[in-house]
Amino acid sequence: MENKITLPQATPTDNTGSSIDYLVISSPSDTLPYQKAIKEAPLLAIDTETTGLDPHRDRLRLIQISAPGIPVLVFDCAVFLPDGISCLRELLDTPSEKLFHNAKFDLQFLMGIGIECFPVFDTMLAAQLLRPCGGPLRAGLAAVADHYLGIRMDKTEQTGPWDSTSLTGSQLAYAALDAGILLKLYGVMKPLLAHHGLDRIASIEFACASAIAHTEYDGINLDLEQWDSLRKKTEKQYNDALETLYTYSGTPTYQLTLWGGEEALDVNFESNPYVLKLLNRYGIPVNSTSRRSLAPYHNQPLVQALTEYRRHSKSLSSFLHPIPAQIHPVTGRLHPKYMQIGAWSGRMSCYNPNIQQIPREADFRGCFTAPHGRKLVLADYSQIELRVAAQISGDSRMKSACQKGEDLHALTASLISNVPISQVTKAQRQAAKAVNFGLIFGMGAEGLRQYSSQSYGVDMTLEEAEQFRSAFFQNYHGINWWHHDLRESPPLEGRTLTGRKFLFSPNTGLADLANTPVQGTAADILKSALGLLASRIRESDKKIVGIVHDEILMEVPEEEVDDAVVLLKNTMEEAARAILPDVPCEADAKAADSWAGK
DNA sequence: ACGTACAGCGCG
DNA sequence: AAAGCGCGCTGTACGT
Repeated sequence: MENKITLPQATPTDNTGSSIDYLVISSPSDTLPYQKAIKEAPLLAIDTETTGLDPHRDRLRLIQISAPGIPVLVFDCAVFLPDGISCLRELLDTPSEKLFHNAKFDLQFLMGIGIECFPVFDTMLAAQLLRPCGGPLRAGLAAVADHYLGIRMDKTEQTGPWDSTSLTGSQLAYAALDAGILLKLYGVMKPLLAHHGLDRIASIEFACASAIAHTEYDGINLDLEQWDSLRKKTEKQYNDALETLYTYSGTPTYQLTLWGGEEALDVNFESNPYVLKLLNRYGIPVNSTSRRSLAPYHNQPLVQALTEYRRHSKSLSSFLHPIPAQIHPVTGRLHPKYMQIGAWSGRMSCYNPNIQQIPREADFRGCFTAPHGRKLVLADYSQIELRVAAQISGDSRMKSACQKGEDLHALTASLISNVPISQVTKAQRQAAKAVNFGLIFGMGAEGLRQYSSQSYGVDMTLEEAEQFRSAFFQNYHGINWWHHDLRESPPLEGRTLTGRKFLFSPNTGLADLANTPVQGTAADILKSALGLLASRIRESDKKIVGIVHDEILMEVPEEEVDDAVVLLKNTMEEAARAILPDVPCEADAKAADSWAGK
């Protein structure tokens, strides 16, 4: 039996295509009249309703498939599956574009029943690319349908318990409506992306969505025993550091709380007001307790003790204590979530847990291991932001250094210290690293001095910083002009090399103007690599298990590890070549048993 | 009691 | 006047 739902309209005068037909599918035979239309359709809109948000614990309830010219097919999973799975797979195994809103979500539930969908078009990502305004993202289907179609979707009517066995007619109708609306959205958004020069970055993002969906679904293995022994070791070091601090503060007096615990009233090293008072009492005249203001006093024993305490406190409270609780009860692995367009620049962000901020020390990363019979493959781009900056600024010295495969940090060291590149010392190269990253993005001399001391352990005087700064800009003319132009006529719009768009407010500073397109282009390159990689490991047992801005972690069967190293390196370098025409960008890839690289 | 802001710090 | 940028997580401070 065929059903009809009327589309809500913000503009009642527009009646074209204002109703959507749908049909509930309970068995493969129900699909017979529509098989030809679906297999030959140039695009299919797909939406799902599930009993929850976790693809490893919750179930698919409905799968809605909409193609132009036929009713929306609403598959009732409770009766259609599992017998109908091969029918469904056949219907979706076509070259047509698969249209979703937040594809990642639906793809994960579909991969749970063994179905892959590609290529993807994602109206949520499209909306985010079209409105690069920052601020809170209103990219839900209702908001997007309202904005691009003038359709007010009534959210209150369609929400219901998707876990009950029988579904109401209203639930089915609104489920169908979502898929139908997707088709209409495509008609508006596809040309709009092209009109704004966003089609290249859109296809990068869409291909990447599938890679991210798999990465989240597959998760990453954590060696809990190793993690726990690191926790114990760190707790011991934490307590030692605490005891040392007590020799300055005196031991705390405790008060019993109402809940039976006890808390220190007078001593709390997590309290910045308290720590500030303590520092001042010991003659350290800072007005903030930050690492930056403490840096000049790093020889003071109290400052050393405090720094040591903070290091261990951070390790325990941010990583060692909370992360074991995040291991998934079904898979036994961690499943970090990725926000694909998580940062304003176009970078991804990561949470629950944020695997992108796990400390670099081998103690920590060594706990992320390959399970038995498998290996990790690690690869990262070397100096990608510097190379992107060379491409975007057009600086000829920097570009030719990249082409000749020279070490950019050593080159800068030789230029600012006026020594031959072969005689650059380790310390000079380290200082140049700070100079490169700081000055390319518009840092002043004082900023450079503090930054290089804080981030690279390189102390320089203000005069030396001034000298480095002027020597740097005298040698890299292209960077100088690039900054000069941005300062003289600050643009209101910026683009990455693939067309990703930024809107700047009129008072945006040089740092943002220069940094955003560089950081964004580096993100475009990594996302492009991820999309390519996902298509090349489809139907294999190779997995992408971690993504860290300029780095990709894979987990593969032991016997495929050599192939995987080559595949990952080549794919990443190919992605970079396609986006950076003048600047080669190498990816270092290697096999390992853990993320520590050994 | 609760939510939000902020400082501080981990990563790139 | 001077300023690198982008994130997420933690505990404390502070608002209601």
